[in-house]
Formats: sequence, structure tokens, C-alpha cells
Amino acid sequence: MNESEDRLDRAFLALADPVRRSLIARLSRGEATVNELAEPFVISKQAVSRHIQVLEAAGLITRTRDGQRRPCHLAPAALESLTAWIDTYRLIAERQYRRLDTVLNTMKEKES
Amino acid sequence: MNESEDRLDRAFLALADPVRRSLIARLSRGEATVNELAEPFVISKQAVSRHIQVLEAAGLITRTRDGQRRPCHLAPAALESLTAWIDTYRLIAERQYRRLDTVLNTMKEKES
DNA sequence: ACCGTAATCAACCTATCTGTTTATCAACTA
DNA sequence: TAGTTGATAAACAGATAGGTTGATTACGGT
Repeated sequence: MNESEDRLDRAFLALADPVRRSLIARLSRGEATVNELAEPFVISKQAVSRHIQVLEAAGLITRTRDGQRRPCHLAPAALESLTAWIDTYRLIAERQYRRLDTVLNTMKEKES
Repeated sequence: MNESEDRLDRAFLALADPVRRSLIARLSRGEATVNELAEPFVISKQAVSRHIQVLEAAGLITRTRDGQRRPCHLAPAALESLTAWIDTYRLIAERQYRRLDTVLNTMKEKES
């Protein structure tokens, strides 16, 4: 039960689809229902509905109830946890590269 | 030919696997060969080799040649482009939420 | 109560992912 | 040159992703 690993799996997988990224982009401008979200797409509303379920299961969006509507809202905190994961390793790697640069420059100086 | 969309697809999909994320974590501490990367895993070296190909196709790592070895290096720039994408929409959404808070607070003030 | 609408469920199809095993390629070493 | 080692290719099997269509649930309006 690697809960946090599973969460990362689901979140990154959720973002690995252009339709779902497009839904995220749309929701960043404010809440929207399934019908509203599905409108611009060629695929069926059912397909969009399942994309939304994927995003919700990944914790990237939340849903409220308003009569028969189920408005979707973006969950910025979940997005932040993804950038946090990525940045952890990016920053370590960048430090490595800077250190390597320093070593190379030192060697070059000693040469001359 | 949505090249940049395809790149995002491949990059996020590449991160949607615990083995590949583990490889990223390892590579953040410095370059490593396929054998070195495969050693801690239970799965076969061939499987790890293909995970590495996925990471390379996604642009998340690069490879050099050193005799019969093919050392892998992390590509921080690619990771940065991912955080840039996520942060774009996260920040917009956060602004939305702050604006909503402001509206709600204003309404509360007028009430009293 | 009835009808329309928002949304989902269920069954099905196809393509892709991820692992395996076996075989092959390419480079170093004695 | 023969043998070893790093790495990959090829072919296969099982699981899952993502689309379709048709049926169903649940709420609202008249």
C-alpha cells in the first residue's frame, strides 16, 4: 500500500492525456459542469465524463453538488504537490551540473 | 503534428510509473549505466532498459557513449518545462480562489 | 405524475503498456 | 580471434486505457 506512490501514479497519468490537460486548462479559468466541459470536444460526453473521473480520482479536481449538476473545480494543492516532486530532483540535478561546471573550470584554470 | 502536446504526453506518461520515477531519483544524484540502474530492481534488466528508453524518448534523460556503456544523465530543462506547464494553470486557479475569497469577504462585510 | 436534462453505468472493441524469455549486436580483453 | 560483458531487439502474454453505443439513474420543471 504505497499510497503516496499511487497518488503520484494517478496524477501524472491523468496529465498524460491532451484531453485531460485541456480540461485542466479550462477549469483554471473557473468551475464548469460536465456538459460545459464536453462541448468543445469531438468525443462523446461519456468519454469526457470518464476523463473527469480520472482527474477526480487523481485528486486534481474536486466536485460539488448543485441540483443535477456536478460542477468541477481545480485543486491547486494537488498540482503543487506534483511540481514539488519534480522540482526536488530537478534542483538536485542542477546542483550536480553546477558542481561539475566548477570542477571543469578549476581544471581549465590549472591548465593555463 | 502537435509536437509540443506529444512531448507533454510522453513526459507525463513517463513519470506515471514508480520504476521510472525511481530512476529519475537515482539519476538526480549523478549519471549511471543501465546495469547500475537495474541493480536495485526485481524486474529484468531488459525491462529497465525499456523504461530508460521511455524516459529518453520523453526527453527527460540524455545518453552518452563510453565504450560499451551508455551512461544516462538527467535533463533538468525537460523537468522544468513540466513544472512550468503545471504552474501555469495552478497559479491561474489560485488567483481565482483568492478573488472568490475577496468577493465572499466583501459580501460578509456588507451584511454586517 | 410526466417529461426533459445532467450525468453515469455497462458491455464491448482496439491499441498500447509492461513484463517475460530467447536471441542478437557491439565493444572490450586476454 | 575467441570469449565475456553491456545493452538492445524480437516475439509473446496479460493488463489496462480510452473510445463507442445503449440503457439507467437522479434531479427539476410544468
